[in-house]
This record gives sequence, C-alpha cells and structure tokens, in this order.
Amino acid sequence: MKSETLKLENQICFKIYTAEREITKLYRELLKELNVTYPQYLVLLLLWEKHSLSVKELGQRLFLDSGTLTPMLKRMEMNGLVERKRSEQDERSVIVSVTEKGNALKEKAECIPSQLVDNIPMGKEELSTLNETLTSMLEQLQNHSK
Amino acid sequence: MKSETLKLENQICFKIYTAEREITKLYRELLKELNVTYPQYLVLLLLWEKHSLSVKELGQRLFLDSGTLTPMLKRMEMNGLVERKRSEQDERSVIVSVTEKGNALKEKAECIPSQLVDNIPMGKEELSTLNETLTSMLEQLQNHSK
DNA sequence: AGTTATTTAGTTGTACACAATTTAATTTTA
DNA sequence: TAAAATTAAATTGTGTACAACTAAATAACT
Repeated sequence: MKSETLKLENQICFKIYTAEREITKLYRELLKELNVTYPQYLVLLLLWEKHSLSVKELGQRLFLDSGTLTPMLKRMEMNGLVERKRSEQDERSVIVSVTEKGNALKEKAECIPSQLVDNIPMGKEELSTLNETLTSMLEQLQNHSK
Repeated sequence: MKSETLKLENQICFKIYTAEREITKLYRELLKELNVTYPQYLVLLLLWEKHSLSVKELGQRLFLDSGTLTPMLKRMEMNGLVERKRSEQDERSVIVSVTEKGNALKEKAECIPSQLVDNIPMGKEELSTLNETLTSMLEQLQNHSK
C-alpha cells in the first residue's frame, strides 16, 4: 500500500502536533506562578528585550495575526502587564509596551529555561540537530504558505 | 547548565510551537476538499483502520480528553461522518463509528501524504532522526505529565 | 447487598488560532 | 490633489485545547 516514507511522514506531523501540546502543558505549569500563558510569555520575552513593539512587529516575530494578538494583548493589558497606545507617527499602528509589573516578571521567569531543560533532558548534539531540522522545515513550510 | 543550551531549548520549543501551526495550516489546505480539520482527520485515520472506537480509546490514541473530543465528534456527527452510540455492555462508554460518508473520504485522502511530503522535502535519514528525537522527547514529556 | 470509589462522557468557562471581513489611516498613482 | 490601492488593527465566527466540574454507570469493598 503506502510507502514507508509517507507513513513516517504522517507520524512525524502527529508527533509535532502532540509535542506542541505537551510542551504547552509543561509551560503552563512553569508559568502558573507568573499567571501568564505560553503565548503571552512569548510576547513578554520580546518586550523584555525591546521594551515596546507594534502589533505588526509582534505578529511578524511570533507568526501571529491581529485576530490572535489583539484579544490576547487586551487580556495582558487588563492584567497590567502591557500598555497599548496608538502610534502618533502612524495612527494605524498600535504600540505595545511592557509595564513595570510586566518587567517585574522577568526575574521570576529566569528559572524557567532551566526547569524546562530538567523536564526534557537531551544531549547537546541532539539538541542542535533538532534545531537545524526544525529550522529548515519551518523555512520550507513558511515559504510555501507565503 | 550553560546558557547556550537554555536558549536553544527555548528556541526549539518556539519552533515546535510554530511548526505545529504551519503544519496545521498546510493540512487545512489539503483537507479543504474533504471539509474536515486536522484533528478530525486524525479521528478518521483511526476509524478507517478500526471502524469503531470508544471516546476513551480515541482519547488515549490522540492524547485528547472528552472536553475536546465530545464537541468535535458532535460536529463530525452533524456532518454525517461518524455515528455516536452508547455502548450496551457499558453505558458509560460511547462508541464512535465511521459512516459510509466518512469512509468514502478515505479515497479522497489517499493523496494527502504525498502532497504533504512535496511541501516538506526532507532526506530519509533526517526524517528518521527527527522521528526518533520527537519520540523520545514525547516519552519524556508524557512521562512527566503522568 | 449496600456503600464507597472509580470510570466515562458531558458541560462550563477561558484562551488561543485563524479565515474572512471591516474600519480607519496612509501611500500610491493618475 | 483627488481617487484608488495598500496597510494596520480590530471584529466576527468557527474550531480546537484543556482545567475544573457534574452526572451516571460500573467496580470494589465491607
């Protein structure tokens, strides 16, 4: 019937689908204390670096559109983590910046990467191979969807 | 632990998160003709093999709980793809079986794996390495979440 | 047997994710 | 420069995910 490659391919997609949910589940635990979700944590990671970014820029970095970001950023604003303000140079654009409260979470978040590693112990070699594979896979996928 | 490794883990998690969405997006296109979503397609894959499974068994295979499955299966039932019926041996259990209409989609779906591979060209070697890595990663993750 | 514990689906509420559409602001171009 | 095209967010509607809870059936135990 089907070639092995095709079958394997299916398994890999399912495994990525499953891994994503398991990783999110793990982050949920680690982030519980911060009272943020994983996507919100990703926004914070960016804002801890750059302090403020437009919705568009956040979307470009996270590959999310306004349909996802707008409500999420509103929730974060409601929780006092970020501020949203129309740009004065370009009124179409909305600038999101991290508040003091949002910045304060950075300290609490310091330990998260190491806790993560504790739960997914992998060799250095394996890690970088996986990283490269995912990178090229993502390139293929994102090339296509554009 | 070196900060290099910590950062890499974080990046890998983000890439898996992103890859999952890109893969789902690709499937969305491929499955548009069948009028099913990727998770629904996964259910069909199982039912094409086994004809009927309980909600519990579906959940065990897909790592999804009734909170996700029940509404999804109801949508599939509404679309005429599956049937849901209480088991007579055990009234707690609900048996989901594929209908003729659901089975008819199998033919249309045959071409999907190869179309998928066309969009993610990867070497056999790389593919099986990725598969192994994800498998062990999943084991770690699922062990932990118990 | 009768009570307690466990199991199985379903329900409720929250939070993404994204397609499709809308609105308003800015660019482009005719 | 006025009209057309483009851009940036927001909105609307659908479909997962999952935690927490409920209800009903079955199993286990005294």
